[in-house]
Amino acid sequence: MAPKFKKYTPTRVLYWHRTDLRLHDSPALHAALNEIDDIEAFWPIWCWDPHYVYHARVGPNRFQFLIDCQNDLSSSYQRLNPKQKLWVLREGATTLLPKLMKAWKITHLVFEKDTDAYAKERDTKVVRDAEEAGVTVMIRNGRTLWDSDEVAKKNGGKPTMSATQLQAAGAKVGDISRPVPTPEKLPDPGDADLSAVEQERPERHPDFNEQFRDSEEKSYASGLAGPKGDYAVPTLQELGFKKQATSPHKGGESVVLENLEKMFEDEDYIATFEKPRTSPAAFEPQSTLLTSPHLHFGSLSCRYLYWRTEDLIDKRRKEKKPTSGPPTSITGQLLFRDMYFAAQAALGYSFAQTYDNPHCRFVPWHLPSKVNVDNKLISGEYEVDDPQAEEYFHRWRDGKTGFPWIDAIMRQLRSEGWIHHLARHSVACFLTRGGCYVSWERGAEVFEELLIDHETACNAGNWQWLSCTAFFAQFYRCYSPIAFGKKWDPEGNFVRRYVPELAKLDKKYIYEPYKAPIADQKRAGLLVSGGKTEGEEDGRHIYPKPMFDFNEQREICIQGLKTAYHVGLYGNSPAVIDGTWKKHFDDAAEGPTEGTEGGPGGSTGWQDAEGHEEYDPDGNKTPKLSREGSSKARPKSPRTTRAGHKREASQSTLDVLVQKKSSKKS
DNA sequence: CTGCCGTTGATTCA
DNA sequence: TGAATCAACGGCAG
Repeated sequence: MAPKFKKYTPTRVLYWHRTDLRLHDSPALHAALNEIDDIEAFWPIWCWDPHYVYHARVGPNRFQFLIDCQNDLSSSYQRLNPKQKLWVLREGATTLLPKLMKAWKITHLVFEKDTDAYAKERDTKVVRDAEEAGVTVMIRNGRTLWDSDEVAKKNGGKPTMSATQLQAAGAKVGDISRPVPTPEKLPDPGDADLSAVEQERPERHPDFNEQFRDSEEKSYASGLAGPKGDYAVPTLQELGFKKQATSPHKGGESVVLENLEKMFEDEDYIATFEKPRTSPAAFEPQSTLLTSPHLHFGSLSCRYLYWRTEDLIDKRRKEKKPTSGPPTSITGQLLFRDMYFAAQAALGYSFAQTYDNPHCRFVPWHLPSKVNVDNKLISGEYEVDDPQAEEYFHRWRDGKTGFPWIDAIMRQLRSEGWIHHLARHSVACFLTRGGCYVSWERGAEVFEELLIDHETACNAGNWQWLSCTAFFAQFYRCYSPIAFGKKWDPEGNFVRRYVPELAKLDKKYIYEPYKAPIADQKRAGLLVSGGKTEGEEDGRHIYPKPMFDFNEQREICIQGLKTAYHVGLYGNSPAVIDGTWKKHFDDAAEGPTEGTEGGPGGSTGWQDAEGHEEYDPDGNKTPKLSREGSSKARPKSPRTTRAGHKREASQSTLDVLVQKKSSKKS
């Protein structure tokens, strides 16, 4: 056979890092290094997107985690080729890349596919500009087990709403890819001359992260290549942050791979892992792998984790040793992650909100979403001004609810940027359908700011799940802020750790400090206060009484959800879009009322420190009405709270609907 | 249509 | 420790 002569056509490659701060199992990086011939110049770059710096909620802990990941990756590149690094540029890709591709004579642009709604828009523009400039664009899936767009397509273009659907659609897409090899060498960069590249000034407003900064963000001002002109990874200070990160969790591919190595030594733990059996109260060490932030930044490949786990389980099956499987196993967790990504890919922006989301139920929360301030969802007839619900929300956010289990979790979230999955369930249920009756979108915003592993698809999906607005519907299954904590941590060590003012309290009262007799409170250096939520008095640490009677709120929430389910509006219902949804709830409340429930009735067991029952001195003596037994609707009395606030009459329609589907049928 | 299941509730009772 | 109950949703298989 005659030798084939190949023409030498030098190529110059930009490898654009976004969701993939790693070298291992990166299909896009592998393609860039193996599918492009005659590479003359190669730059792995990061573009600091003003969207991320200003227009997304990113607290110091997540910023630091990202910076850690970037530094780790940059070092890895340097080890492969001392002339290399992660080239960090201070401008958004949509404006920078066209200029950069021209100045550096780029022939190939390569990146990992990102199906987030914002990223899709951004990438569409970048790809169009690149192709117009004659640059070859290569995109590879690497962030999820399957390409989320493909999964959505195989699911009929509809969002995957259950693990079954995801698995069925995924199977149609094909097998989950095996990891690709880690690169062992890297071409040199070319001459990185920016003299011809004029920098775009970023649009800074609104700056969601202003609260964290004590000075102007200095990264953009320092020029495209940073203060030293060396394309270095920025520091938190350079970004203007006053606060240092407080999270003990460190970012970086080498960190997570080393951690995994150690965790996989315990084969029993990995192979029999069942998420619902891991403790939300465990700390140092936590009960789970802590891979979520690494999956978010791409310092860990989900396929690498998937196949390492799957291979180990195969081996154990052959050895006839116990194993776990989806949905509770480690691989099951990754399948749920893909489910949320595919659902988001199908719905776009509306996935992360109620408004215009065809799969998210509409619930008239006492504190609605702030998102969409310009449309009628909340500006129409919605009673935005509910100071009590707003207070509940703030106290939840700040870890001062008076429920130690909730407060401990929220304080761990703020200081460490990570909380266990079941802890997320507990506080999310509490904020929404199982306590405060506040919109899940408010909670999601707090998580977005504080979590180091915040992933829009997973966060929005899980909040919808927990608020019973999508994915999950059993709203009568409600997490108790007392019983759930007790179940996992009867000693109260988790609470003692994160709510130090309760550290010395007897375990008998650790989840309900207001029940502790004065003498016990004094011994613990504690003052449970009905007024103040923090501070000290007579040398005793103040901890607040519960901000509401949980059982009473729980009933209000369940009735509210029942009503919302009956009314049956979704985020894209005309009445939600045009702001006339309230009429539907009023009509429902006036409808036929036979076959109804009585009020919650009975004692809630609420006691003050002296042991008096406050709400019903006789205990639960109100006879519970059976479904068949009551023939008349009993209008629910207006809500009264410990603080003595009375709900306005107009609100009461939101509280109750006493019509059952069964009665409608008959 | 029925019946069962759905990653992760709480309480009571045997 | 496990099962039944509470009051009862929606997806899915049959």
